[in-house]
Amino acid sequence: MADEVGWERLSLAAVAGRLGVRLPSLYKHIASLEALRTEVRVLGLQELGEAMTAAAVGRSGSDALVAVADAYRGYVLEHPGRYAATLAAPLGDHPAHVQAAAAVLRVVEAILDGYGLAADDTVDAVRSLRALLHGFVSLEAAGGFRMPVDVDRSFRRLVAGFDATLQSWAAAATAP
Amino acid sequence: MADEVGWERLSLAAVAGRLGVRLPSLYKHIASLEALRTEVRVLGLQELGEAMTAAAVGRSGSDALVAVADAYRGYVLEHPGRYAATLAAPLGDHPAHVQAAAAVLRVVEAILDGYGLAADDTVDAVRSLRALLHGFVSLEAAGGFRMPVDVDRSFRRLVAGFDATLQSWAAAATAP
DNA sequence: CTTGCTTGGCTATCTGCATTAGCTTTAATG
DNA sequence: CATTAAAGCTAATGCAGATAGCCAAGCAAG
Repeated sequence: MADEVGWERLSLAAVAGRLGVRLPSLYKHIASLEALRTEVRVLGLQELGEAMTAAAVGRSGSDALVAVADAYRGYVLEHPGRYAATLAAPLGDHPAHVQAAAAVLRVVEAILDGYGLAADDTVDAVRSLRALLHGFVSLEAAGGFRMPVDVDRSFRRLVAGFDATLQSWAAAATAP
Repeated sequence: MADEVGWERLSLAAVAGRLGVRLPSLYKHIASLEALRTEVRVLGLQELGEAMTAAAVGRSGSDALVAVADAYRGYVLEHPGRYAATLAAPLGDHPAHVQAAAAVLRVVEAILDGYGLAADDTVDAVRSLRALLHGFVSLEAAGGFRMPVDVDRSFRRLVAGFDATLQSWAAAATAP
């Protein structure tokens, strides 16, 4: 439902209607709207992590970067509501949430490891990659790319450019 | 108020309370909550455009890119609610909204012009830059960068990397 | 069989917010 | 001084979330 009506418009009334049940009946299964939202948040983060992990296995370096970027974008385009959910709250409470977030971070770090970056560079690279992926994909999902120009191509070039940046960082690290 | 309580939590009840007035009295000044939100959206986009334009005057190339990127990030950190508002709806209706969005696009295109990109590259570059800026800044505003590492530095390096990417695109365009 | 418990629905009710209708006050204008 | 527009108010409606408490179906144990 989050994917269909949008994360912000997810309501218990709509869920109850969809299930052919009165609204209060839902409270036999969930504690509150906020609790339901938290579950969707966790689900989204877990699925996103799984998609990224699956894309990364058996690849390394630029290959892995491109594959994971595509998997990330693919998940968001397929499940925009669930993805929006993953960003809605700064975790901290739910253990499964924290765990799922750590899994995503692990994949990203594994990819970047393949570039042989200096320790100082890794955090910057993680932040940059997250920013890149999240920015592109959320603008795309929000309908921000109106020009009649191939969006796939723009994404590919953005990722390729970042790949080049990572390689230049790595080169600077090995031969300072 | 959007900046203080968050864009999602902006409510007429809160506005009325802040103004020391009963809720229905607001309808003498606005048509609805949605109308108020639209005004905040337009305001945010206008202010963002002004900040970017101001940063761009008198600069070009990498200088302009860095200055505008800093202005963008600065505006969002100062006015997170207003910035979130600018992204909430895909314009289309309000003329001032469309105009403000065009102004932002103009600044970005002016900067990229300075790099001497091929026509084909411009759209990709605009999209990439928007993705970069929006992604970094919205993750930062959402509290996504928890590591105890200088966020300013990460942002500077991300922008510098993109600057290098643009230069490589330009080089490929002039000498194919 | 029957007693009794769990499950999962229900109605009724309360709260908070957006909205509309209609009244009143204030102050500027003629 | 009368009129009128601006801007407040109360009252009432509708909807969403939440809570309390009731009820029927299914099933286990006696």
